[in-house]
Amino acid sequence: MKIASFNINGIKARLAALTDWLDTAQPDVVLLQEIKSIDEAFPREPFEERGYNVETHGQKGFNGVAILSKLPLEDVTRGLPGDPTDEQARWIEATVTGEHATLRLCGLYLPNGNPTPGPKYDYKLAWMERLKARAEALLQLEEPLLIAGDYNVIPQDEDAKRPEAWAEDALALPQSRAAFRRLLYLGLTDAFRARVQGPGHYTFWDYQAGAWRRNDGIRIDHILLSPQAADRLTDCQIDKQVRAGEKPSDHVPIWVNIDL
DNA sequence: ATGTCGTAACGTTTACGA
Repeated sequence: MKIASFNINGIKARLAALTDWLDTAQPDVVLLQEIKSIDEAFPREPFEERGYNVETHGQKGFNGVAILSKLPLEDVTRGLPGDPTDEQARWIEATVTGEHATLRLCGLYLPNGNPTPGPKYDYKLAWMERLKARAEALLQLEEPLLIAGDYNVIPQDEDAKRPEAWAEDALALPQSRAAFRRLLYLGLTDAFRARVQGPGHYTFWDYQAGAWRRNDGIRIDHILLSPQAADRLTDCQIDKQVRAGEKPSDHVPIWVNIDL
């Protein structure tokens, strides 16, 4: 089963780029971030035409996550537990069933956190604490689990072309990296790093300052797996070439193949 | 030094978030 994560930076602006990639990559499941749309305005038809079930969790203007799946989506839940006052649409869960196992999917758009210090960074760190609690609860089930999306965290210096440029940024500050490591310490595997080592692998290039042309990127979109999912991992790749397409998102898809 | 997008709205331009 091929499962991808893609921060599309606006579903309406990205319809052509997204459907082109779907037709080429043929993923079974896609976790989308930054749909920037309310649920009622999400263009479902292009995806339903291609055989995808669509579940959205959007809000007006910003944020928003969704799942496209060729398999039925069961037990869909919206919103990250732990703060009933949080109105930002950044978390969605669903279950898919393969031939040999079921998989719980979690799609996330983790807060950016800039500027630091300040309330936005406090919100990011608090959100990561809630994410850890949710991951902990799901890991206790000891079943295949995938938590993927735009984490807005550069895990290590090797995950940026110019780490010095990000040293004071919310995406790379020691507290952000420590919170990300605490997720891994729970027993989650960074799927990409289970398959590929070394620097030079990025999922985001800023629109500004010729970042793509200079390959000035960062690796911030991640797919984390429970032990039961990691045991079934057979591939993980970043579809870098998507960034060179027409009217691209500033992120590219990352995907895993899991033998379910 | 600057450079870009996508979205919303008191809209033909600005503000915000990234």
